Amino acid sequence: MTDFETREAAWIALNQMHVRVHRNIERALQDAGMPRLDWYDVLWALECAPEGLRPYQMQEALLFEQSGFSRLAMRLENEGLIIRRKDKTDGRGLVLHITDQGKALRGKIWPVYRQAIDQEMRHASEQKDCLTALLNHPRK
Amino acid sequence: MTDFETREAAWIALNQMHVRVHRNIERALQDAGMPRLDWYDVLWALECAPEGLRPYQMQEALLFEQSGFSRLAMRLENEGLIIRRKDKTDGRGLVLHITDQGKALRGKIWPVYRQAIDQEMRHASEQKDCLTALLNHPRK
DNA sequence: CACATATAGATGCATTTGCATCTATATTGC
DNA sequence: GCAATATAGATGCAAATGCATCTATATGTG
Repeated sequence: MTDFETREAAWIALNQMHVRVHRNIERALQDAGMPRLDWYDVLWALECAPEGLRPYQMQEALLFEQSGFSRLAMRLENEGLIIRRKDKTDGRGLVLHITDQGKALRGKIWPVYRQAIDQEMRHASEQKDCLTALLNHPRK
Repeated sequence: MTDFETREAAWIALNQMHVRVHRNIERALQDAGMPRLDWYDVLWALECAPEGLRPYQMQEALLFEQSGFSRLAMRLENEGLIIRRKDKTDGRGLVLHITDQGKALRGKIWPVYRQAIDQEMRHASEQKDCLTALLNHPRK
């Protein structure tokens, strides 16, 4: 197997694994009446940062697109889960903070999410062969 | 590290790797004036199946949602890249075939796609630690 | 200070998604 | 053969995405 073939196989495996796991986790959350995964990521990041976070920081950390995140933050604020304050030291920007309601929701999501991760990743690891090949492959 | 923590770390790594690689590959294709990745997958699957394929088969193989694939197939037909024929043995269904134009386009996409896979997966393998942990973890 | 450029975030628009539902044909059990 | 159920695929609708663009503030240079 050439280096390229190894990488290609890993790319295919990466996609399949991701689609399957992601879809199943999203469905588990939804079946439990919970919001989507990206909501969780934002809430958790903010709960870990009591001083708040700037949108552009979260975009980088969580790999969101700028416009997508802008609207996501708006939705979360509309639901009362976060607050967007003007940044005092940078008039262009905002600082996001989680609300008590946001914390409460995150706490409710976690057990469901945790259980789904555990279950789906266990299945996923059963199809690991292609990725293993990549990961064990010596890199030039 | 507990089993769960290992799986959680792998889930996070899986997501990050997937978003980064997927986004970069899509951009490489787009910058080269090529269509989106899902088009390629369909064209390639059909090129490998001269007798054609039923939509429901492709949905399973490529992990598409039913409605999403239905519309994707329509777009591809509108572009002249595939043909949807009625299945003679099953009045409910279709058989999809690739056209010469479809084959030509797939052939044009491949070098760009190949190059992008090679480059992005090489980078990706540099951040493999969390996934490695999962994959090397003995499974109960 | 004034002007050019860079950065943070919002928004309009076209496209795509996901879900639920709909139609048509197949299959199963009586 | 006929009713009940299952399966293939299409479609309406609300929501989400990506892209380009817009506004406002910051920063850097003369």
